[in-house]
Parts: sequence; structure tokens; C-alpha cells
Amino acid sequence: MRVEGVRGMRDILPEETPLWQSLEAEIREAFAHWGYREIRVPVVERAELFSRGVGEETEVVDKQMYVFPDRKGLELALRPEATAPVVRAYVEHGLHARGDLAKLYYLGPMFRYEKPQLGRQRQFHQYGVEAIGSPDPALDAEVMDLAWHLMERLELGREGLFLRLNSIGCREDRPAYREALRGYFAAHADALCPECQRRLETNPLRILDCKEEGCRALSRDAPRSADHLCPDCRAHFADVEAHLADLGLAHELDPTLVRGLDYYTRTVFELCSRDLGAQDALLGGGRYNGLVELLGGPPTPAVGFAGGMERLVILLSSRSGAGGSVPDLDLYLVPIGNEAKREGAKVLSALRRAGISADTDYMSRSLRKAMQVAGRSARYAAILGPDELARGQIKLKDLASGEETAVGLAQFTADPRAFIR
RNA sequence: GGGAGCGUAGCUCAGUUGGCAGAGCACCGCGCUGUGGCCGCGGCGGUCGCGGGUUCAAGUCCCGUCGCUCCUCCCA
Repeated sequence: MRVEGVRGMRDILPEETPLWQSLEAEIREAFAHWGYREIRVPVVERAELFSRGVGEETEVVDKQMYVFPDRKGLELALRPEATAPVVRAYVEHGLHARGDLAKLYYLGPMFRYEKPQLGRQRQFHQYGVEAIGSPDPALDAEVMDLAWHLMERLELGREGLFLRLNSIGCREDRPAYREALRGYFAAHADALCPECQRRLETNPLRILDCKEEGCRALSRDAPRSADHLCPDCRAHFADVEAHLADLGLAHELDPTLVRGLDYYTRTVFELCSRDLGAQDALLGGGRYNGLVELLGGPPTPAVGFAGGMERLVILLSSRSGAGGSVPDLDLYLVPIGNEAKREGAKVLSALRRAGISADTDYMSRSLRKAMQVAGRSARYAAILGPDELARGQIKLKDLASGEETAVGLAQFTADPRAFIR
């Protein structure tokens, strides 16, 4: 009986891992240049962290979260996003006590139960930053600048990218806006889906990103959040736009952009690619000035974003010139006969300890076949047989030039770097 | 959540009105006894995604199921 993998959770095979590794390295380096330090939080959290932090009514929590009781009945969840866990850790470890801006980044798997397709898995990988502790609109802009830079660094270029921006106001603005929405939608309640008729009471904001066609049609003419901002929020938004202009970052105002998570306040944004199909969002984020307090910390403003690794992998691997097999090994040992094989194992061990990547055949291949393997996987072949053993030598063959030289076995193992460049 | 398509060898895919499951690549061996890349010959390799049904006979037709992909939606 063959046991298969779980739907929506995929293996990243050795052919792909080099791309993932270089991507991770680029992300880490970019984040470090912007002053962020890595934080690693657990994959499993209490379910209530997300239902309270992200919002009970959000699609992510309500429909997509993996929730399960542990052996003592505690409700746990596989994290669907990392902002809430990072803020939890920030509060729990008193990072706010330093009275400074905490600039944190993370990288890792997230879990959402939804229909898998290209660029959307149930286990997927996100990278993201959280800057916790400042309300400065310049910081909003800096975070977006970092997002842009990351794409430039990956050579995804500006031409296929665009920045969507909106402000959804603060908690004080929300009631008025909510009432405006409620009033608007209530007048057309019979055209709403049953789900949204319920949302009319619980969370009218969510109606704006309902999937039903009827609700979407109504949403197009719904009141806009940007028209319901308090003076402070309006000023903040204007400052953010001014700073973006200073940094040379073009953006599109999108009044329907509300983002799927409840914790956002004021600034929300998405960085999208015109080269991806339906899953065009590369990264999204915004300000969340109420979350730290909501999770038990002092009132603390914050901004951040998160992006999907899978979508970057799609873009990067689809562009030409990706891949191409370069030999992984410095040297491939080809022994002839049992005695050579035993002696060869010692040689290999010495080479590896000297920092030379080396391997040999364990498949009982013929000499010819072993040479073939050497030819495609290494820069040098080392041939060790009865003749060489009798002379205390080993033959080194440069597989690119075909040039072959016999060297003393003892000298070679003592200082292999003198022979392998 | 709604709609459509596709699952055949490790990989890419053929498979006719239902009639002996194939090719290329990869892998292994040989030509070439201890030397890779080119070439030739041979070989290994299959629960035809899974489960039922129709039929003398199913990879092929029907139903279900699982998986993948695409559109829509959402978003990362």
C-alpha cells in the first residue's frame, strides 16, 4: 500500500532546492540591509491567537485555518500567517520594554486549507518583516521601499510590477465607515448572499471581498474607506504618499483594497506582478496599530508585509537561463578492484575533511560507467587501481581537458588542495 | 465557494470503431578486458491514479473517488 502526500502540500525536490536556497539568501540579505533581524516563531500556536488577532470573521481564520485539539484538549492551530505569532512573541518576551523600534523578519511555512493550484498550496512559504513601535509614515514608505528593492534584487524588474495602495483608517474611523457600509448594503440586502446577510451584522467590511457575483456587483459602488478617514489618518496617508514620491515609488490607489486580515489600520498595500495570472499578488501588508495592544501589550503602532516564496519561485524558474547543470563535485573517485575500493574510502574521507566535495560509486558500476558518472558530476576523476596502488600513486584526470597526471598517494591525501584547484 | 480539462514506464508523451500496452529520454550491460562526452546493439522498467459498472473482451465506454492543472474567486 502506497502512502501518498497530503493534498496541497508538496515536496521541494533537489533540482529545485538550489533556487529556494538562493532566494532565501537574497531575502535575508535584503532584510538585513534594511536593519531587520530574524525571529523564529513556532508553526503551532493557540487557535485563539489567530481568531482574536487576525479576526474571527476573516476568511483565513473562519474557513482556511487548520485547527485541532492537542491531547489535553487545548485548541491549537497551524499558523496561517506570522504577524500574530511575531507580535505574540514581541509581547511575551517584553521586546517593547526597550522602548525602541523592533525590526523583525521571518521566513517559513504557513498553512491554509484552500483549493490548491499553481502558486497556491495548503502549506506554503512566506517571508516577511514587522517593524513594531513607530507610527511614522516614513516607516510605512520604508517598508514598501524594501519590498520594491527585494524585487529589484531578484531582477524581477519594475516593468511587470505595480504597487496597490489604500488607507482603511483607524479604529476610530471604523464605526462610521462600517455604518456607511451597513446602510448601503442594507438597502440592497436581498441581493446579498446568505453569508453576507450575516456579515451585515457582524462585519460589513468583509462584504467588500465576498466571492459571490451579486455581492461583488454591489461592492463596486459601495462607500469608500478613503472618504471616511479622520483628519489624522488623512494626514498620515498623505505623508505616506509624499514619502513614496520622494523614494521614486510609483503606486496606484485602489479603494477596493481592504486586505483579508482584521488587524490592519491606515495603510494597506499589495505588490503585484503582471506576469502572474490570477495569483498576481507577490506580497501584501500594511499598518496594524492596534494588534500589539489587542494581544496584551501596550498600545504600540506597527507596519509590515508578507510575501509568498512559491510565487517568486514560479517567476524565477520561468525566466530563461534558469537551471543548467554545473558539476556539484570537485572530484569523483573511480576505484578498480576491492583493495582500491578500501584504500579509496580512506582517500575520500581525507579529501572531504580537507573541504573538497568528493564522492564515489556505490552501485558496482563498471569502470566505463563510473567514468561516465564522473564526467557529468565532477571536475576531476581520481582513478585508483592495482597499478596505482603498486606504485603508491593515484591518477588525477581533469575532466574538462582530459589531461591525466599520476600523483603520489601520500602527498595527495596530505594536501589535496595542492592538486585540486 | 463556482466552472472546465487532464492522470499510461523514473521523465516527456503516443495508443485507431473497445481486440496481445508502445516510443523517445534516463538507467544497466555489451561492442571497447584499466578510462567520460559521439555512435551502434541488447536489456531492465507498467497495480494504464484508485474503486466499482457495462462487455466474450476496457488504457479506451459509464459512475464514483483521489490527485494535478486552468478559469473564476481569494489572497502570499
